[in-house]
Amino acid sequence: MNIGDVSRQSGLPAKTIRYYEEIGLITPQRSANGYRVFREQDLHKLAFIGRARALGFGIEDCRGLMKLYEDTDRSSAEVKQIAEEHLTEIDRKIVELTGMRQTLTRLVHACAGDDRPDCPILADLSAQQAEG
Amino acid sequence: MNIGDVSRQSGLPAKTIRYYEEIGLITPQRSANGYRVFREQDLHKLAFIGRARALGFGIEDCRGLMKLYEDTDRSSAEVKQIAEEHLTEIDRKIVELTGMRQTLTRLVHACAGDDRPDCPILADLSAQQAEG
DNA sequence: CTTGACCTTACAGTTACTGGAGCCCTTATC
DNA sequence: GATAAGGGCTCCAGTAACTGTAAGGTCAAG
Repeated sequence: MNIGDVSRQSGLPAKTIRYYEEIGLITPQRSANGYRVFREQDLHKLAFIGRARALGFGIEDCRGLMKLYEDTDRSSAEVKQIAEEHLTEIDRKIVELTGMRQTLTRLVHACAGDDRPDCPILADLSAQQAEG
Repeated sequence: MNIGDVSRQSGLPAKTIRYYEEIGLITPQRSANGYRVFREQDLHKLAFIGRARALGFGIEDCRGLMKLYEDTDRSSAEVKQIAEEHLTEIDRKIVELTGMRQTLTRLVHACAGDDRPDCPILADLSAQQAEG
């Protein structure tokens, strides 16, 4: 199977698949003409990585999770720890973004959005006025 | 005022302030010994940028917002548009992260986290089983 | 005169790709 | 045999917004 087919089947861009090989996440074989040849295990790994990435895991987490997946002597505690740390990070980001959204929403609603220069958004950013 | 004082006063790392100069957001003067000399307007700009960044605006948005702030002929509509687009992006990210959190939370709860290898998290990532 | 805190520049590294240039392989068509 | 289309290949540069590090200049105190 060539990289184009794998790309269509996995939904990952060919460039990304080459990148994953470069950083050692997969090691497809090569045919005589130098083309990458992907086997079932490569497809499976790519699907695994794709799903982990979709859950927001970083590349190094993906590497760790794959290693654990392949290690039948693993403890589920190791896996859970990676997931919990990631979950904590996600929660942190949600809190951060929610705070931004709250302030921004208030400012956007306060702004007339017309052709006059008066703007509560700029006023807030320049913070010339007292706290509200 | 030297960069160290500005850093303490603005809460921005000195490195970041130098970076902001490099990309043209601020243009502090220089004293004879080559040190950067910051004036009131520089401090004000840095505070503006700091608050915009805290709301998640990208650097180019900050540049645009500062330009509008300094342009007394601006329309508030221009400012509002930048803010609304950013707000949309924030909402998109929150939705994405919330989806991740939901799935991850379910998986983490399903995982025993003990010394046995059985792990619903890995099972889900490898997707050998049917959808649940 | 040295120590320590401060400042300077320049360069590399971070994350996870993405884009582009320049070139090779294969197959079909003229 | 030439050529064009549609793959594939490598290598290099760029993205966002800094951050780290090295090597060195400046300044006040003791």
